[in-house]
Amino acid sequence: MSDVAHRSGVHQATVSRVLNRPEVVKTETLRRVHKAIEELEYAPHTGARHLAGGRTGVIAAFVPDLANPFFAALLKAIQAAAHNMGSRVMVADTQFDAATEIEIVKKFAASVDAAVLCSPVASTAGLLAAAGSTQLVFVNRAAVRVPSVVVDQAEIVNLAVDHHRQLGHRHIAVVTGPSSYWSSAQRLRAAQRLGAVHVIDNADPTFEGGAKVLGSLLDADITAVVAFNDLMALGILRAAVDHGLSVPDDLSVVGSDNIEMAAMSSPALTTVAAPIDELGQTAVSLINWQTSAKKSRSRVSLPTRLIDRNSTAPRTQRPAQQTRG
Amino acid sequence: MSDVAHRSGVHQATVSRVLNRPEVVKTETLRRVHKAIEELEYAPHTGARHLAGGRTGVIAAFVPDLANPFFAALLKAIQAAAHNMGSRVMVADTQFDAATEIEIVKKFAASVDAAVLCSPVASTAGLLAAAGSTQLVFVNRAAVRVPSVVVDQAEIVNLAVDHHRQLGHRHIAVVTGPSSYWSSAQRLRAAQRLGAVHVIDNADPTFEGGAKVLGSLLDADITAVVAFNDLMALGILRAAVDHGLSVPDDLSVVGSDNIEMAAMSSPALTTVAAPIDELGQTAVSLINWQTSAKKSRSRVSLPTRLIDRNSTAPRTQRPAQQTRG
DNA sequence: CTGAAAGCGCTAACAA
DNA sequence: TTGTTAGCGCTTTCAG
Repeated sequence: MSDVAHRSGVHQATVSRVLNRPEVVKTETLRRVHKAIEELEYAPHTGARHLAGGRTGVIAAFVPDLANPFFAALLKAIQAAAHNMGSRVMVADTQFDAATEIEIVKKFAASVDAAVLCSPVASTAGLLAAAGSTQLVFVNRAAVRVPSVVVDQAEIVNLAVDHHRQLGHRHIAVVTGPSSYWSSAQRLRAAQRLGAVHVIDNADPTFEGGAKVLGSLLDADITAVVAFNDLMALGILRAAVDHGLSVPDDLSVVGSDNIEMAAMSSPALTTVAAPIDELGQTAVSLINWQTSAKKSRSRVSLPTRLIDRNSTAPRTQRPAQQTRG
Repeated sequence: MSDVAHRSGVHQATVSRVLNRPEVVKTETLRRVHKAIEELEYAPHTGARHLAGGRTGVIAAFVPDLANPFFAALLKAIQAAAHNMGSRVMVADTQFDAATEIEIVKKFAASVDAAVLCSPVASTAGLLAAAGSTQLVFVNRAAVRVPSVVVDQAEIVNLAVDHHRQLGHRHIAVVTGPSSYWSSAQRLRAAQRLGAVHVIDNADPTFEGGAKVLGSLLDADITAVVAFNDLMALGILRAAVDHGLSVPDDLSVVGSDNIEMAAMSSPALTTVAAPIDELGQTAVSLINWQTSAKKSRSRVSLPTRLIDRNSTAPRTQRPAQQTRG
């Protein structure tokens, strides 16, 4: 940095200002310094900057499972958004475990500017305590004291159930994930508010979990099901086919998330798409980059849309109103 | 740190030694210092440590595409291995692009202890130059000047082609990915060495790419194909089904990577499994943690195995020797 | 608007 | 085996 200072004929402190608060530097000086920076290919030392109290230029992204395609896509979006803001991102896997979440937040908090927690399960108080003065942002879980982006879970349930009803289905089930998830609770409430739908809660939100749910579906004479996510939907779909059922004729399945795999299965999976890229971008934008800036809206709910890849009326009954063949 | 020093009645420098070179400190002192560390819940400041020339405790992991399930799984493995070594990991997406790779390596190099590059496409020289004094490790690409872990590509081709031949297939195609990939070149050579197999090179290694390949397959009267990876295999499989073919009766498909999705498709996909966790672990273990340590073996090749989920002989011909129904 | 000077918390010679 | 002493490269008051 002092090299740059010499070359542009200013004091080292001025170079620092050019980098951190360009608005207080005369335009002419700004130009000269920038020129020197370029000629010398100077790049600030992140460790020193951190030590002296500045930004680290790093944000943390914590996801329950990196191998889960939904979270992989989310991480990709977060990474891209952070890159645009000039930040690097550190990742860690929390394994859907509250204790691990706390431990990891503690471990990373001191060395990052902010942490984005995706679908956290630990208590807000515990997380906040572990974070100390490091900023937190939640994705897919609402909280009063932490800025958050969520996907409207009630809308997911409504869209999916409506879809089924319009096709003429009358025996519809909504399956939720583990009760520790915020989204499970939301879906449960939405389903109950809707009435006249069968609810299966606390299911394992995986491919295998989906397969395990089929029995209960059959027992309850269900003709249409709203799965907790695409992985589970695919599991249900596969188990149904293995069981000799025809999908969607005997059992209509709607997933959620619109992971790539949903379009690849056959039959392709109808799903309620979450705007994953937007989720990631919003999460990053919720970070208070200027320590003292007024908080931006700290609670964003993103809309979803249904992607219909595969629709039929229930077998024994013609639909009252059919949207498409 | 000086608090800890006071509390344990030693000099601050000794605390530093306890943390960095415990072997030169008297056991009794070690104990006292550790006790103080715990009581004070002291945690070293990573920025300061970095500034003073020590480890950063961070490694970088660069993958072509975070949303690709193979790389997501690989990243998960790398993250887990790094976590075990007490390191955190920074990620970035290189988008299979040489220029982006160089740019990202430049951006991260100064702030990490080492960088693990997965399936890099940029030149070794360029990468090395961008990395400066930062250590590099390659995954899925061999290089003379850079420690690397690879999956044995020739073995993949051999296993898959053998599998098809044993089932009685005689019109076998091997499809490779973009020619900029090290693995594509390896597979090409392996296929040529094998002889009597049809080669389709430089295909798009995605689901859509697989679909596009079907035409060439049909034109060449192929009954069995070895795809570049599972995504492509799934694409071929799907296109074949859409085209009215029966899989595997009309067209037998083998993929590679054994991503989760391979087991979920129907029919399930036979694939050559790469030991992803081991890949990640090995990559991390290849990092020279002690600056001056003698290099460990710097070129590791990992074996693969075929996972048979779905086999049949070609339609018009009974197999000479059939391994299973 | 810019220069001067004081650390941030740690590692690494060097001395004892 | 431990204490002493310099910085590492930057941000930030405080003057001017």
